[in-house]
Amino acid sequence: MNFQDSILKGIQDAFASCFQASIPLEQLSLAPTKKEFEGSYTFVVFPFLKHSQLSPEATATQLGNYLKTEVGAVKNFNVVKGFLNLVVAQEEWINLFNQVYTSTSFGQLPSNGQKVMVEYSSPNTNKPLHLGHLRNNFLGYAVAELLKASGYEVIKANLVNDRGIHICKSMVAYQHFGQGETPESSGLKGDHLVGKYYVLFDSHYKDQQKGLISTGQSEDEAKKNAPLLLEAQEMLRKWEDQDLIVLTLWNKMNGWVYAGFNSTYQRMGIDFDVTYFESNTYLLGKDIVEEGLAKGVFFKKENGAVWVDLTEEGLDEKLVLRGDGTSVYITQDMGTADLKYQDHEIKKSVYVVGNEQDYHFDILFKIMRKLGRSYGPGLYHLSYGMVDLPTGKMKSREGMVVDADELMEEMVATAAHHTKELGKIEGFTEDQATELYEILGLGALKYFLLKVDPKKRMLFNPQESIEFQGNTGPFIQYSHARIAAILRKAEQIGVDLSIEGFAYINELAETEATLIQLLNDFERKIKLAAEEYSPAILTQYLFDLAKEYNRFYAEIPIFHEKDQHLQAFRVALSFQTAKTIKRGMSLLGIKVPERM
RNA sequence: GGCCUUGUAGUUCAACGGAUAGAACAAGCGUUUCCUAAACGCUAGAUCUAGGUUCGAUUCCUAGCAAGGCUACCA
Repeated sequence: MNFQDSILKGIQDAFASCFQASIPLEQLSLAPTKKEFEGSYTFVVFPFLKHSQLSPEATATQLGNYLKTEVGAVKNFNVVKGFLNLVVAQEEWINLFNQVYTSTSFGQLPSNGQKVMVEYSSPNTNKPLHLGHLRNNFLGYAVAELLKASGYEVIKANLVNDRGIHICKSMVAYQHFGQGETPESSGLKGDHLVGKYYVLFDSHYKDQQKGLISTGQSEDEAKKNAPLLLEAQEMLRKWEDQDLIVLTLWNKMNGWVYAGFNSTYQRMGIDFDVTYFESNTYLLGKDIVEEGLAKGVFFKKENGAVWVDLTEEGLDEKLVLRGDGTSVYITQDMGTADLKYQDHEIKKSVYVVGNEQDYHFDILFKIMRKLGRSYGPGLYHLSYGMVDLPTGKMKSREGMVVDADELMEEMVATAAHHTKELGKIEGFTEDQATELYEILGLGALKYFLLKVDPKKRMLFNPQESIEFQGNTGPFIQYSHARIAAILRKAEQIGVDLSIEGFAYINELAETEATLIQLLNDFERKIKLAAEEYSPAILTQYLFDLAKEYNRFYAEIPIFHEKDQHLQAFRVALSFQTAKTIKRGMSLLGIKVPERM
C-alpha cells in the first residue's frame, strides 16, 4: 500500500472523526494538484458538503487538520475554496521511489487468468496496405500489448479477406493485361503488382460504362452490364465451383500478395499468433442461422430469406441469410465468432475495425448475445476513425492512397536526413546508423498515429511531414538516449545505485518529486489504457514523463553534485525513467535507441 | 428521411462533472564551462450556437448549425 491509499484511508477516517459520516473508500479520490498551487495531491470536498454541513473552506480545513496530525505522509496542507491541497512529506517520496525502483515486475500487472483475442489488420488481398491500415495495425498491436501488460493472455489474430468479387477484379484485369508479368519480371512487390491490376480494372471498367451510357443505357444499367464486371462475377462463380484454372491463378496472385504483406508486416514490427482466411471461413455460420431460427431469434420471410428483428434494440431488421440459401457478410462473421471461441476459449474478443462498420458490429454483437454466447458480453468493436487526406477520403480503387511501404520509406529517409544534419552519427558504423534511422522513422510514424484518440478521425497532410520535435516519438526516444549517456558515465565512475543511501537524502527538488509521482503512475496508466483500449493514454503519459525528465535534466546537477547519496539517487531516478520509457514505448511497438 | 460519431488557440492534439481550459507545432524573445540544444525557460493565442440540469459544464440533457460515416438478398 502506498501513501496515496493511506491518504484516502485517512480522509475516510477524518470524515468519521470530524463529521460522524461513513463514506465508502471507492467514492474518495485524489487528483494531482495543479501547478500553480502548493502540494502534490488535491481532494475536492464539494461532493461531500452534505456530510459536513459546513462551508467548503471549513470542511476542507477540518479534514486537512486531521490529516496533518494523523497521517504521517501528509506534511502540510492548504485550502483554496473547496480544494484541499496536500503536501507530501519528503521521506514519503523517497519511500515511494524505492518501492517502484525495486519492484521486479514493474510494468507488468499480475495475470488475471483471462484470454482475449485481438483481431486486427485484416487486409484485402487485392491491394497493398495504405495509411489507414497502418493506423489499424499499430493500434491493434499496441492494444494487444497493453492487454498483455495488464494481465490478460492475448491472442493476436489476422483475418485475411482473400476471396470475393474484389479479388476477382484484379484477376480479370491480370488475365487481360498482365502478359505474364510477375514480381520478379516487374521488380514490383507482389502486393503492389496485384494492386496495380485492381486499379487497372477500375479504369477500364469505367471506360466500358461510359461506352454503354453513350449507347443509351442508364448509369445503373451500365454499371451492371459492363463486360468486365460480368467477367469478374463469372470468375467468382468459377472460384466457388473450384475451377482449376481460376484457383491456380488465385493461388498464384495471393502468393505474391502474402510475400508482399509479410515484408511490410516485418518492417512495421507487428505479428500475429493466428491467421484466419476467409476462403476457409466464408461458408461458416449457416448452422447458427438454423440455431437462431430454432431459438426464435431469427425469422423467415416468404421467399425463404432469414432475418433478425432488432427493432426493440433500436436497430432495424437485418438479413442474415439470402433467400437462395447463400451467406451474407454477417453470416460468416457469426460463424467466425464461434470459431474463434472454439479454437481458443476466449473470454473477450476485440475487433479492430474502422468506424464505417459500427452498425455492422453493433448488429453482430447483439445477435451473438441474443443467442446466449458465453463470450457475448466480452465482444468489443475497437472502432477507429479514418485517416483522411487533405483531398478527402482515400480511395484505393482510384489509386488515391498514401501507400504504407512508401510512407515508411519516406519517414526513415527523413530521419536519416535530420540525423545527419544534426551531426549525430559520429562513431556510428554504417549498420548502426541504418538501424537508428529505422528506429526513428518508424517511431515517429507510430507515435503520430497512436497519439490521437482512436475513435477520432485524423487528418494526414503529406506535404507537412511528420515532426521530429515536440510531442513526437523522436522526442521521447531522445530523452531515453540522453539518460543512456548518463548511465554509461555513472557506470564508468562506479556510482553505487543501491537504495540504502537514499535514506540520507534531505532535500528533494520539486521536479524530482513530480518525477517520482509520474513513475509511480505508470502501471495505473497501463491499466487505464488497456481498459479504454486507448494507446493514446499511454503516449500522453510518456510525453509528460519525458517532458518532466528534460526539465529535471536542465535544472538539476548530477555529476557536479558533491553529496554522494544525492548523486546516486539522481542517477537511479534517471535509470528508472529510462526503464519506464523503454517499457512504455515497447507496449506501443516503438523501439528506443541508446544513442541518437 | 432515420441512426451513429466528431466540433477546443492559426494548425495537430489534451482535459474521472472541479480551481485561472493544458501541451506541441508555427510566431516572438532568451539559455550550450556536469551528463547529447532532436532540449530547457519566457511572451502572445481557443471551448460551434441557443437553452436546460448542477455549488460548479469542454464534459451530462434538449434543439439548431457544421463535418464525416452507416442506412444492399455487396464484402
